[in-house]
This record gives sequence, structure tokens and C-alpha cells, in this order.
Amino acid sequence: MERQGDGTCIKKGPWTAEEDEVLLNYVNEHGPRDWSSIRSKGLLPRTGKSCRLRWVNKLRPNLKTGCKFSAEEERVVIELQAHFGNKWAKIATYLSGRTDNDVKNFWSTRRKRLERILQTSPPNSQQNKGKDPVFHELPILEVPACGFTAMQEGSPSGKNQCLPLYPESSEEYKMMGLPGLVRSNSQTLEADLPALETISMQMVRPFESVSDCPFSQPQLDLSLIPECEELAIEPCDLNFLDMFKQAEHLEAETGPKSVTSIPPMGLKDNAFNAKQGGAEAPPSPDSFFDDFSPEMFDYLEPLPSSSGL
DNA sequence: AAAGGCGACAACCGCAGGCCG
DNA sequence: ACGGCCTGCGGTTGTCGCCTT
Repeated sequence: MERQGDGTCIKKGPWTAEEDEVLLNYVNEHGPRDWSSIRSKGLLPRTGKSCRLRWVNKLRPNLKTGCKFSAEEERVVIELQAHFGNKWAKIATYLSGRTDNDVKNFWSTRRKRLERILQTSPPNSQQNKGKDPVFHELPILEVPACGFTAMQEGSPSGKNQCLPLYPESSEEYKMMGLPGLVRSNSQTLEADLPALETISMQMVRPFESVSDCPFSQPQLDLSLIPECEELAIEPCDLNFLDMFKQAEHLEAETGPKSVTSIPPMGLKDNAFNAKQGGAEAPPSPDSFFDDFSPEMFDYLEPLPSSSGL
């Protein structure tokens, strides 16, 4: 309990069943609003904020409480995070029964795990001396941002298209990741929102089989955003290729079971090798995604739930 | 069996935006 | 136009239970 200036006490910490009941009764009677009046009326010694949070995250109807993220949900979160950034509330609206807190927790747990996995990897090659560790860029590496665009087969243009992304800040750019720099022609994000709705629909009705999963059918028609082309090459040098070299090195040392035995994220061998040689032109945009497949997620994190698809 | 690591989840905090007087 | 209040959001931290060593 914490005493306020007005003499009243504010309770913090875990909610009791009795408090939940009071809160539910209040919402049933008044609707999910006027949270502050719950305290002012003396119904609960909780702030309006705390009440709202409790209702949104636990008491609201149709929540998937105690239910782990399915493989499809994971993929959707990954895709949407690549496009929206850390807009958890927005992402949550595309996942039936999930709250922003759920998505946020899911993502941070995932990120922590990835960081830890890579931290246990041997030190980077000389190329990384004096640079931030590669794992700082992890969210980039795990997000093949164009994967879900393959489901836009019914788009008006009749083509599968990548959502356009124009990073306005370096932070946005970092969050987005290289694949997000690739897009087709002049489409707006708003124009692609129906496609996102499709994702939501898919989440409500889980894919019947692997072959139904739109993520497994990448047919991309992509081109680089001209103004970002230069930027796109940079992270490739700094991160992707470092990762690939690391992976290659580690695989030689520890065998293919190593967690860092990383497939080259859709880079075709020729593109990868050309880049390694350093003399050739950067890989073509298409070559980044020709090999995209759902398995590309799996090196980062096994998806136990996906095995049962 | 005990200890530590880790993942999942719950809840708080600070900030920003909208609304209203 | 301005300030206060309310709501919503994102970041962070704490807790608990399970698993591994």
C-alpha cells in the first residue's frame, strides 16, 4: 500500500480474485471507461491506470490467456514488427486474443534468447574489431520482411508486393532490417493494409496445412528503393556477411549443429560469394529472396509448435 | 536435492496525445 | 490558447515456475 497526498492508499502488486471481481462488475456496469472513478468511488484501492491494464491484459473477454504463441502467430509478429517497428498495440490488433503486452513480452523474450545465443558464440572476426557486436542487429537478421507479402496474391495489381518502407530515421532503419528496404513500385502502406487484415483473418482461421501457409510461397517481384540502395549495401556488409562468415567458420569448427550454422538468409551462393570477393556488384534484390522459406526462421529459434502443423 | 539459468508472464513507470472546461 | 485530466502506449522490472546441471 502506498499512501497518497489525499490520504487515500494505492495498492500495488498482484491482483486478487476479489479485486478482479470488483473490476469486472464495474466494467459490466459502466463499460471499460472512467477507470479513475473506480478509485474515486472507493471500489478499489488501485489507480485507474492499473485497473485499465488489468482489464485489458487479463479480464477482457476472448483473451488467449495461458496459450503460447503458435508458429503462425510468431511469424505474423515477426513480419509486422518488421513493418511497424515496436508498435505492439498495433501489432496486437492483428492477432486475435493477444494483447500488446503479450506481443511485447513475446518479442523481448525472443530477442533476449537470440542475444544470449549469439553472445555464447566465439568472438567475431577481425572485421568486427572496434564495432558493435553483431547481435545488436539481431532483430534485423531474423526478419525476412517480405515473407508475408507473398499472401497478397489477390492484390489489385495482381502481383505479390512488398510493403513499402521509407525509414525516416536511423532508428527506424535499424528496426526495419535489410529486406524491408526492398519493395515493388509505388505503393503506400495504407494501400497494403488489407493484406495485413488478411493476416488477421489467417490467424483466426489457422492454416490447415503447411501448404496453406502463405509464408511458404514466396513469389516476390522486388526492386530496391533507389534512395535506400546505398544504405542497403551497408548493413549487408556489416551484419549479414559477418554473420555468414561467422557461421561458415563456426560450422567448420563445430559442425552443422551449432546454433550459428546460419543459412545465408536467402542470399544465393553467387551473390554471397561475389560479395565476399568484394570486387563484384552487390547481389541483385531478387537474389536476396529467391531462397526465402519458412525454415529461415528456424535457425534462430526452433518452433516446436510448427512441427505439429 | 539444491542452485542457478531461463522463459513466461504480470505489473509498474514515464511519456505522449486527445479531450474538455 | 492553455492547463488539467484521462487514456493509451512502449519500456522496464519483478516474480514465479520449470528445467538443467
